[in-house]
Amino acid sequence: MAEALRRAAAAGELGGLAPEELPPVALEVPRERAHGDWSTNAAFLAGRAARRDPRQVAEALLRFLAAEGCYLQRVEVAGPGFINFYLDPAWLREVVRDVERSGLSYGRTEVGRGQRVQVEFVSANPTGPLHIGHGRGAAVGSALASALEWAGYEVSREFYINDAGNQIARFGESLDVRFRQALGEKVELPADGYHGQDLAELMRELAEREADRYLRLPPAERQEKLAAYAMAVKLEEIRRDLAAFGVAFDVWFPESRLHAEGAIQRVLELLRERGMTYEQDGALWLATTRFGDDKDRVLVRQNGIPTYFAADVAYHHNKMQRGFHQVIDVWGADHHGYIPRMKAAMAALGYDPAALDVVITQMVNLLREGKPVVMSKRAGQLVTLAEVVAEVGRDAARFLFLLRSADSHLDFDLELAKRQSDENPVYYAQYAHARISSLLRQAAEARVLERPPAQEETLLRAGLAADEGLDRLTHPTEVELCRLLADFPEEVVLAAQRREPHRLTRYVLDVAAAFHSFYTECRVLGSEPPLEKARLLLADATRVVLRNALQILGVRAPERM
RNA sequence: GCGCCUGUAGCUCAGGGGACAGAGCAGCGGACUUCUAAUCCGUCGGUCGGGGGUUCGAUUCCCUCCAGGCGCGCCA
Repeated sequence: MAEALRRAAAAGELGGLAPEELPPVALEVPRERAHGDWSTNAAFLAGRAARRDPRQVAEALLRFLAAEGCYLQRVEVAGPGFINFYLDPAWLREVVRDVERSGLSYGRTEVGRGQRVQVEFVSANPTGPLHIGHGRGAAVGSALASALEWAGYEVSREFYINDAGNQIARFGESLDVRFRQALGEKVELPADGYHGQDLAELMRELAEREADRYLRLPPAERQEKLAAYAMAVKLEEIRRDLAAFGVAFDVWFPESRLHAEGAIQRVLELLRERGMTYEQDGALWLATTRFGDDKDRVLVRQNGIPTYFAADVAYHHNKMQRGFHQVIDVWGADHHGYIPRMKAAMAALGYDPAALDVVITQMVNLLREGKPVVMSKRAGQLVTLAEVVAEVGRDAARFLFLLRSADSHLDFDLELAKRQSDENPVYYAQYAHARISSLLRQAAEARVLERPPAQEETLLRAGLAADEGLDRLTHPTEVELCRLLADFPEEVVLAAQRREPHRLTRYVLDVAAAFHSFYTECRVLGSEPPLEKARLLLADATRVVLRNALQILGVRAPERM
């Protein structure tokens, strides 16, 4: 295309436009399939530079466009001057062969090769159960991490455990109150204490078992011990709930390690050496305003105790020291105000702030039959992730979390999530996979196939079918399905690089829809043998793509429903 | 007051400098003696929150206003 532009310019068709004035050629996939497989607005740009009518320019360009044959069926000028390219369906059918050959690895690319990326997500305080908002972060973080892996990045998934600092001291105080209450003392929780009933229950149990051992301790030590005990229990619950949600981490990083290893003091020293800190009102400040923050931030309080922020700076320094090229933090919307100071801290440490990418997941509104479910953190009444997963199932929960862009506030309706009906997109996608699996079983029963392929096989790789006769796939629904299957690797890369895992959820729904259409329009079993085999291969390739895409999303691909 | 996110069909949301703005659900009308009807096909439905600006072209970019959410601690 660029060549055509140059030739047209040389021939004087562009009003004497110099080569360096030629616009860059950008091909894009039009929104409307009828507008071709690829489209370019080069004629608009060239027309503007040369002050010619874009439509005429486009037609001139067409004359200079070498019909280099390569899988292009036709090229035409449309509308006010778009040039649309139509691919030869033969090219699209090749994708079936691709998928069948690659199988489990179809969709994997190496665009991220050599890049180490860390994704930190959930990082809930180990002081209570995960709630629904953590669930969204868990789904988004884990799907993003998987997409990055598929795109060839070397990925590490990390959970940061806030097991130190002021809040843990307060946690210990609340636990102590609960402990003593369990022993019959008349003491009250502080208003800003930890009101969760789970903690009261935990302390009741502990009091029954080991009242004496803890009571002998001085209060400060007892609070510390209680906090450590409760955190260990809560963290194990968190780990278990996440596992049940299909989320696993490579690294669980405790904040206390930073304190124990003196990492905070070291990073403060480093910042001081770099001239980024100053003292005022008896506190140590980091000059984050130099890097675009609203105000400078305190690192060490008047009382000599470092802030949470100081620990976080040390933590991010630690991440970068581990050699990650890119660090991605997935945070809830209530932490968005924290981004500028964290980026500023990166800059103050001498790192490129762009090495830190923060993905914000917006609030989740929990609904039941369209009505908000009342949640009060104060009263310790909140719907936990475990409860949601138990009620609606892991697949439905993950799918619904990943259906919307992370930027968008999410309404999560419990009734809708577990309803097995048209209103619930989860089953639509899974059903397509189950339907194909069933089709393959039927094919085996009808002796068209020797046996159905195992989930991790493909027909071609297992030698159950040859890749001949693909040119028989000519029905519009067949061609459309091929087109979608061909998009998969790029969709994965886009989901990874734009940090938008929800793209893949949409993609899965598109593929499922295209398959259902194809299945309705095109009879597979019982058509003439070459066509029958070709359609089985197409169905099988679809199965593989659905399976791979769902795997990235952490949603199961059932063989029966 | 300042900052971030959002405002698109009755509902829930995609999309995004271009060609008539898309999907699901809901509504209406069709399709099962044959591979799963948890499906498919058709149809109804929108001045893309309001107003300015930039552009050949804005729903998309900029400004401003309005509305909702979330933040703005020497809490974490």
